[in-house]
Amino acid sequence: MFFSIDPSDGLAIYDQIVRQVKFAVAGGAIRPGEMVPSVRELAKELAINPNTVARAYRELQSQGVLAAVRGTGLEVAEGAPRHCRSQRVELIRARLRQVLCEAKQSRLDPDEIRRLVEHELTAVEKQKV
Amino acid sequence: MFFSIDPSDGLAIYDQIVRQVKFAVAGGAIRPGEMVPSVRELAKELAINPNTVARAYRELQSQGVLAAVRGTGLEVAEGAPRHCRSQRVELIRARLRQVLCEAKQSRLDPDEIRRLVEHELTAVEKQKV
Amino acid sequence: MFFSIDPSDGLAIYDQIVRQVKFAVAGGAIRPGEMVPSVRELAKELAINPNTVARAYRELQSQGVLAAVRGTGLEVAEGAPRHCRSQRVELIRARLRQVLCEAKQSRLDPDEIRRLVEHELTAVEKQKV
Amino acid sequence: MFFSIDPSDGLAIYDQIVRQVKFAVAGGAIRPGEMVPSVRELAKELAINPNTVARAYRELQSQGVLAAVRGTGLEVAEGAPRHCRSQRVELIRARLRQVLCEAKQSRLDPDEIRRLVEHELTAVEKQKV
DNA sequence: GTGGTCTAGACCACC
DNA sequence: GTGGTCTAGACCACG
Repeated sequence: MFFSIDPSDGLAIYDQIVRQVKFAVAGGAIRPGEMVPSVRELAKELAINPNTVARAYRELQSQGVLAAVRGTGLEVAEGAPRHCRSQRVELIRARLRQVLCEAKQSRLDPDEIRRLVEHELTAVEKQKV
Repeated sequence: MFFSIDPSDGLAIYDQIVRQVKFAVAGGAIRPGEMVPSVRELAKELAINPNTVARAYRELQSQGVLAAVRGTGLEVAEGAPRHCRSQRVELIRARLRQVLCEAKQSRLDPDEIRRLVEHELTAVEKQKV
Repeated sequence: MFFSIDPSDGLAIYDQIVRQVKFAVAGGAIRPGEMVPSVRELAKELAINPNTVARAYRELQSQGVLAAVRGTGLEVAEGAPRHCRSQRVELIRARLRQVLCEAKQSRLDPDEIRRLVEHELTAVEKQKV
Repeated sequence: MFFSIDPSDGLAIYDQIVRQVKFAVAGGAIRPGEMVPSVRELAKELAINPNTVARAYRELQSQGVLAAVRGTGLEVAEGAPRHCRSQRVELIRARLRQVLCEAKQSRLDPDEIRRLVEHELTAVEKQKV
């Protein structure tokens, strides 16, 4: 799978998983009816504890993104893509706002911020084409 | 003082204080030799526990940003502004990279990201002129 | 057959089957010597895994409600109706007590509980006449 | 506190706690602004693992029943009583319906069910006046 | 002291 | 094999 976690992100690991699953669903990388990796499988792949994955998946179930198929695993729920797409921008926006707010507090010039954004944007783009 | 904390920021409160003090020093809002608010004063103003402020100040002392003046309080250290200015961009850049990386993972179009940045930038600008 | 399962019941599926078979035997819907549906047949009808049905039947055999007829299937055992009738009220009573106990804890007025019971009773009656 | 759990209830322990807290809030036993027992305290009292209590409390937070007071504990949220009162009847009704449905399947006469309800109701009433 | 997160490993129900 | 629940115990941030 295409998930990756960064322990130094600041966000809790389970929350990183929640966000990434939502992004994957929003972007169509996983479609309704498709199964997500099993708890144990993903835990092994990310080298984290199964409970942490389970917690992320539980959260996603309670938000209606995933649905349990008894004894089989978890699949992407029917209306999830629409739901996730609408959340996607908000999830990004919230974190972006924090950073920009901080940038402003640090008295960085808006143009300097824009330059910074452009610089990082191209850096991130190249990162893995 | 011009500090403000956001409990839902994800960052620890003491860390928000550390960063804001650095930004204030970097931007010249507080100059070497000037005193920062006392632990109690700032704690009262931000409605948080004095221990949390104390911890932030301790951190800033150990980084050489603040210096204790016996019996008086804490002042901005001599070489602090230069030190903080050099950190400033990096602190922002690190968080910005995380967000942009996430935005990319969510398959948001770079142009859409730019639009988002512009939108939030103006929002933050207006926030408190 | 007249069995139906509710995945959100809280009770395990195999247990729901066990109880319903007992009720059917207690009520005379299935009589001693009659065959119950085959594991596969019932599993297909209820859209559940055959293992789950098998487990319920195993449980019923060990309690003497069903008896294996070699090469043919499972039939209702000889003394089963009497046995099941005596259990029937207790099975219901146990769960009823839980609910009423909870209702009391929630400070629902006894009369309101009675009204609730009546309401649900008529609702259940109409459900499938 | 007035919480008690029953391992043989069928419901998960954390769910029993969730329900009981809601009932306590709905009934006014705990009012907005009041603290619930700490995770460790309640865990000790109920002789269960703190994680199980924490999970229940987390669930209640995400439903807006409880709110965290940083470093202090969890308090009943502002609008919680109204919210819980409206849920209360539904929570009871759902379980009641299951039992009555089962009672009907077992071909118990409605009047016999009523007698059973009355009997258990008075039994529960006396239980602890 | 408080809750939050994570790890480790157990047992259960179901497929 | 799957997820769900629970236990046990660790570390962290905050008051």
